[in-house]
Amino acid sequence: MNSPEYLTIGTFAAAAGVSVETVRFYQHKGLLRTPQRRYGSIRRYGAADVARLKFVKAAQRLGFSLSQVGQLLTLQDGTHCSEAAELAARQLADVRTKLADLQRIEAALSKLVGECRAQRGSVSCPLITALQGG
Amino acid sequence: MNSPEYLTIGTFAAAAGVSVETVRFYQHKGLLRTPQRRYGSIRRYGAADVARLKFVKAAQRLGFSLSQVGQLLTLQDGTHCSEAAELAARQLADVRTKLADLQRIEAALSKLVGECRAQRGSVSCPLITALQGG
DNA sequence: TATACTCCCGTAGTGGACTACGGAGTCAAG
DNA sequence: CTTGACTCCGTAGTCCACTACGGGAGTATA
Repeated sequence: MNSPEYLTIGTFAAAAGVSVETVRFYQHKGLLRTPQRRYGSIRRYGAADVARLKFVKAAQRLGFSLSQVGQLLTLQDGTHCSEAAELAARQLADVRTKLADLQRIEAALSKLVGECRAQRGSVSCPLITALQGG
Repeated sequence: MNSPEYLTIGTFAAAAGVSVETVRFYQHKGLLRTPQRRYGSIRRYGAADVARLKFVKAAQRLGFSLSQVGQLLTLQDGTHCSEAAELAARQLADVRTKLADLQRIEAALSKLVGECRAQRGSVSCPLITALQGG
């Protein structure tokens, strides 16, 4: 590709839908490169940078942490499918655990809210009673 | 009840399954009282304190934040069922939003992991390709 | 050229729920 | 009466992903 580097940090950030601060933060974390300065003293970014930043955001949307995203970036050439898949499988297991927790919470909470609605005017509150270990 | 206050902070914390630091943290946040010192200069805790601390932990298990727990504690006498139910309903809505997000993530991730498993030995990695916007 | 917008860079703050540390003081057992 | 565990208390650090700030330099527009 060898894309011409024409974007300033502001337009670069906007192109990927993040803020300038976020770009700098990712650079500091090592997720994005910090290009050399050319033309005066302003750094320029190209299409490859935009792609990389969008990759980061896409991975985040799948729930990967920034450190996991860092690992995925090193596997980006596509020749390490089994490593990438393993990472994703671990992440999937994590997600399923959280999902199960949340489902348990949802069930308990919706039951209690329902009971409270039915209980109008009664002496005790089902929710409070449940929290008191009743 | 007027329970005799016989527990030191260590036994009190243990009785509710939390650490001493956590008790102090909750006191600092106003979720738990800090009893007066008697017998020399060590504070003592009673059964009512244990019940309150267990209430906090039970509410947390339903996903309430500590500030929400604080509100619930003020409604603890059971005569404010509608307020408590409203709080819980808002929490339930939150939980359902997170649940939907997580389900979307779970679906996407398990699809990709499955594709990677099927793809063994192939040129490109479905996971990486997907993250690249392919 | 004047003005106003960006960029550069480092440091510090946010929020949530703790956890760790350090140097007293206190208490029960041996 | 000494040892050692426990308590007191405040402050600081942790994790995560940012967000904010500030002051000086570079650049684009009128």
